[in-house]
Amino acid sequence: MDQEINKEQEKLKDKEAQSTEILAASLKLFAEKGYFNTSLADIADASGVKSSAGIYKHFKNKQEIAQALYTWIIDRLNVSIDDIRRRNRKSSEQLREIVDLWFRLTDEAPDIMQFLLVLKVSEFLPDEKPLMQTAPFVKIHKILHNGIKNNELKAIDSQRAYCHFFGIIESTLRQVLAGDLSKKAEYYEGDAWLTAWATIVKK
Amino acid sequence: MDQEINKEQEKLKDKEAQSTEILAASLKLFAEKGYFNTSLADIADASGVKSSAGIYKHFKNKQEIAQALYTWIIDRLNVSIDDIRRRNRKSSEQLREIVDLWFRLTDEAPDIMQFLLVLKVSEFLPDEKPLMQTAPFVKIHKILHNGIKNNELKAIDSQRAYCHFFGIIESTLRQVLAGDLSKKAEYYEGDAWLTAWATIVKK
DNA sequence: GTCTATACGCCGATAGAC
DNA sequence: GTCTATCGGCGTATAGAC
Repeated sequence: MDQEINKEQEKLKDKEAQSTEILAASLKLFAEKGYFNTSLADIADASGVKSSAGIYKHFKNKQEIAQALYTWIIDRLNVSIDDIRRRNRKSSEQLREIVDLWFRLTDEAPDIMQFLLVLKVSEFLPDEKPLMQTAPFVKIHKILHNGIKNNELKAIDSQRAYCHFFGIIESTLRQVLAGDLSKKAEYYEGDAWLTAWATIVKK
Repeated sequence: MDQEINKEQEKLKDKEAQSTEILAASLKLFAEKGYFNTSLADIADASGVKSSAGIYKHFKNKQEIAQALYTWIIDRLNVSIDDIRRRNRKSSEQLREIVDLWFRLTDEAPDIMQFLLVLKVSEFLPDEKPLMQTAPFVKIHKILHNGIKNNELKAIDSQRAYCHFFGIIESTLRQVLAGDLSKKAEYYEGDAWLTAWATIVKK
């Protein structure tokens, strides 16, 4: 009987492993070619599923795959942001760590960053919250807001602070992702941080 | 005979006027819903062409419409940039005018700016040059490069100068286009310019 | 030469066979 | 319960009627 249970668990594990495969393959393909240029056949091929029909064992349709990816990425960011806020008090430290996370993700998981910075999610997930209204980004605004309130940052609204600070960071990362900047993101991090920080710090 | 010629010319004009209608409608729809969510039927409806078949009198396929739009926008920018470079000597003046153009376009022709800043052109025009390699953007890099050479700007590479300077500008405009910043672009221009300029000016 | 009617291909989705 | 074979719909593109 124990064996039966183990068998069951293994099957479940296999099934979940395959779902993960499908998500991983989809992430890669969406990042490379975009959502609409990626067919279920492409995803099946890339994830080792025999045919496009096999996908439907795991997801009810193509959009649900994108949804699962989106919420997975957002949740992951959210956890990281919570962790960063817990471990650091000052806005400067929190922002420094967020920047570090952004640059590390760009080098280590460029597909995720492509999803966040380049893909236009609302085109294929019209019912999902826009990125800027999701939990992690709301929290980033909160960090900026707090920094402004306690005089660590310049007295501007947090929206504009976001544009100035993250404009520089995101623009740099977009160009790395596009190959317009040839070195790894890491190479540009220090410079980008210093410049971005200077735009919002209270002097 | 003169009348005949006039008739011919009028016909041509009508035909060209309708092509323009199609392009205008396409620009609007692509900016709103994206290229893949826009069908030829949508374009026909929005441009007063009776049916999707009528489009083929003017363009050989959907992609050619997008191509025509893209080159039209790039050409228009190119002319403006040339004009700006002709009328101004200093990098600071040239950049100031480019920023002004960017902000004015965002308020007056948001669809064009959406096309430039938000749409991922390579997804539906895989054979076109990426934006950063088109004439107007190469010229912008030249402006930055010159500014660095003659010590008006900080001694960094023009790629990074672009990210820092235009990162702020473009991020602000993206948020205006998305509705995350509630006022007209114009409202944010002065602040964005000052902050962006401070990131690259030699102090 | 213009529009209607239709063909064709692709892809997402299903149903039925093994 | 897994895969193959197929369906149906949409959207691009054409061909034929007027």
